[in-house]
Amino acid sequence: MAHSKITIKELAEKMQLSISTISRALHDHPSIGKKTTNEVKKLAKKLGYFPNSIASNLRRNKTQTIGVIAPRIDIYFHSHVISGIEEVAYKTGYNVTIFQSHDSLEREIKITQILQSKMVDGVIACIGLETTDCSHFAKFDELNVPLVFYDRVSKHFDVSKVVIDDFEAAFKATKHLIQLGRRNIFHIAGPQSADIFKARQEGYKAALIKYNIAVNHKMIRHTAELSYEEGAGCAKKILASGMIPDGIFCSNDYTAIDAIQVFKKAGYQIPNDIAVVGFSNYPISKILDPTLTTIDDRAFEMGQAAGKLIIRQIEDPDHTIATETIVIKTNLVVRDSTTIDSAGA
Amino acid sequence: MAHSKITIKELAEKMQLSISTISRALHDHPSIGKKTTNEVKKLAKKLGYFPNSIASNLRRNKTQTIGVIAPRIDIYFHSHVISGIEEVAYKTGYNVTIFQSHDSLEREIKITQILQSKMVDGVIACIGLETTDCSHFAKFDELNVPLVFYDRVSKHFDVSKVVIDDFEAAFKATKHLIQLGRRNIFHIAGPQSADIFKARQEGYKAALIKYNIAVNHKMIRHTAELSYEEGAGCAKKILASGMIPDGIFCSNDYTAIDAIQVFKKAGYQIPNDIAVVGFSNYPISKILDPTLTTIDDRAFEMGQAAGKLIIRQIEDPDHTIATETIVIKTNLVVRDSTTIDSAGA
DNA sequence: CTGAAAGCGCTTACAG
DNA sequence: CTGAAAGCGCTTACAG
Repeated sequence: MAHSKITIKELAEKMQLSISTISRALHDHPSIGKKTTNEVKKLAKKLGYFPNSIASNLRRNKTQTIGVIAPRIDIYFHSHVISGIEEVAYKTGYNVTIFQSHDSLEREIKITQILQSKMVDGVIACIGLETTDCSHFAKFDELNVPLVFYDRVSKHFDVSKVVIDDFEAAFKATKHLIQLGRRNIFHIAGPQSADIFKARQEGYKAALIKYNIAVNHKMIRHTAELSYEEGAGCAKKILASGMIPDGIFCSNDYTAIDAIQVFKKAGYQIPNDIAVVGFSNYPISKILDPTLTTIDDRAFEMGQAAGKLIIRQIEDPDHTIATETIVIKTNLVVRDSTTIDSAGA
Repeated sequence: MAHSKITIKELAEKMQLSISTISRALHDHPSIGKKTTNEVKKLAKKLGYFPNSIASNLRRNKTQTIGVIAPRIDIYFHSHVISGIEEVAYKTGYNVTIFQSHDSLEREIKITQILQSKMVDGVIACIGLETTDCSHFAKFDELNVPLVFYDRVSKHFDVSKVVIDDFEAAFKATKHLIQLGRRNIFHIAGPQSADIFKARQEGYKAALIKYNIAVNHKMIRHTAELSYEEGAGCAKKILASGMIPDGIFCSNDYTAIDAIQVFKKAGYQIPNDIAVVGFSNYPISKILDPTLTTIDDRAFEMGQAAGKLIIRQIEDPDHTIATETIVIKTNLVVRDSTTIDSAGA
């Protein structure tokens, strides 16, 4: 054990200086002479000194660390958001420490406790599917730890947020199908306990209504987690029902992708028979045959925005910044799954 | 600033006890009476006390944290390994803090420095593509911080490792194509600077040789990072060359997937004209048409093994455990991309 | 069963 | 320009 680390105490002894001077020299404190500063740094380098940031954190009551809570990092959206956070964080001298809730409320609560006791400087979180009550996040406010939610947020919890306009994005996606001339548009929806999936469903409905198409609840199918398997399952049920739509708006790319496979195998042409729009713009969506029309949810930008926001709040000396909601612009990426050969109108 | 946290000092004052007693009670120290222990815990809970783990870390010289360095977490393989690590870690009371090197040596070096100064209890790392010299990892040994490499490892660096047998897996994959009756087998290879991709190429060659098929270097194509785009690029070059293989072994799933798309569009049937085997068993591989035969690289198990290994080393009081190499068994998952309709032999 | 005291490695007002 | 000293919140031998 005994991490045999060099400490400033040893540097002080070796240089016949006080630890105060060493500490200041290492931080380029202006009151220390150029010469002393350089000599201290040289020796530190030579002996392989690294500051013990645990000690510094304790003393300064600051960890220079941002905690991130994501439902799961093996979902591309989240790892992409995290990359955006990291990019901003590293540039500004912050580290990022990542936790997965696995969409479990119990785990999410535990993580908030860990983060509280680890004294991160700020927390960026996307709440899990089981989470309806956010009271376990209230503690951060008491501790003056800034908090930013991203993507899945709670309406009833006053905190800074970085989101997309799910309603508008879904409206746009559905409108696109309508403008292709489609009238029988199905929706594969996410769990309605999550506001984002509810908003997407509302956007879908609103577009239909706007264009005088009756909303038919039999043409909406809810899934538990928008998995590949559920996408295929929905498609099979659609086929079995005999009511074949001419368009489908899916609440994510996974369900869209697997639904397309099922329809293709059943002999339907995509997009001529059934046009499909996904949601998220995962890398695979431009690889598939046909390539998938989808909403680009700007995950990376979302991460950047969340990172900038949390750092601004952390570095606001009196924590007086009001909570703020940033809405990231999405856009519809039109690809082959909605590009009709015989140019529709 | 001023995280307005309750400390054991305040608990001590409120209870008219010493901080020693409070500390012991909170940790169920046997020498403290049941009654006192319970009362302390009750008050702690009531006041919302959380231990300041930074202080405890400093005092105990232990952070209860495992640092993970991955090239990127938006690659499914890595996020899956991390999930395996986390599962083991959480069960044992460790936290996991994740860093991405983005395959940059500079960033990897910086991360090792951060981890050294943050005093993690152990480090699990997958070295980046630029990394040939591992000397920046040597410091961990000096600091008595256990280190485990996973997947991409350095032969010349004596450290515990969790790997798969890439040679054997590639051999198995290639042999499978040969047993289908294929003789013109192409290989889309990864960068040969990485030992794992070199080993896969060697396994491919060895299988050919074993079955008396001449190795033709024109039938091996190297990529920089095995991206989708490179898979498509290779496929297009193959088409342009006119030398159409009857089988392809790809060093990962991404290249296999996009190559298949290109061949299909050019009118070739998969697997009848060209049988394809990938490597990694990504979730998408069982969704595509055709579903992809691939090597399951057991990423989750790899993470579990790495987690168990690092914890064993951390908790070995004298750090006397010898370095160890664990080889995780892979298996070939046979799917449609190598299932010939007219039953081959 | 409980407490006083030292100390983890650092930072930073205060004094000179 | 430099140093002595206090203290961040905790743990743990030592003493009783």
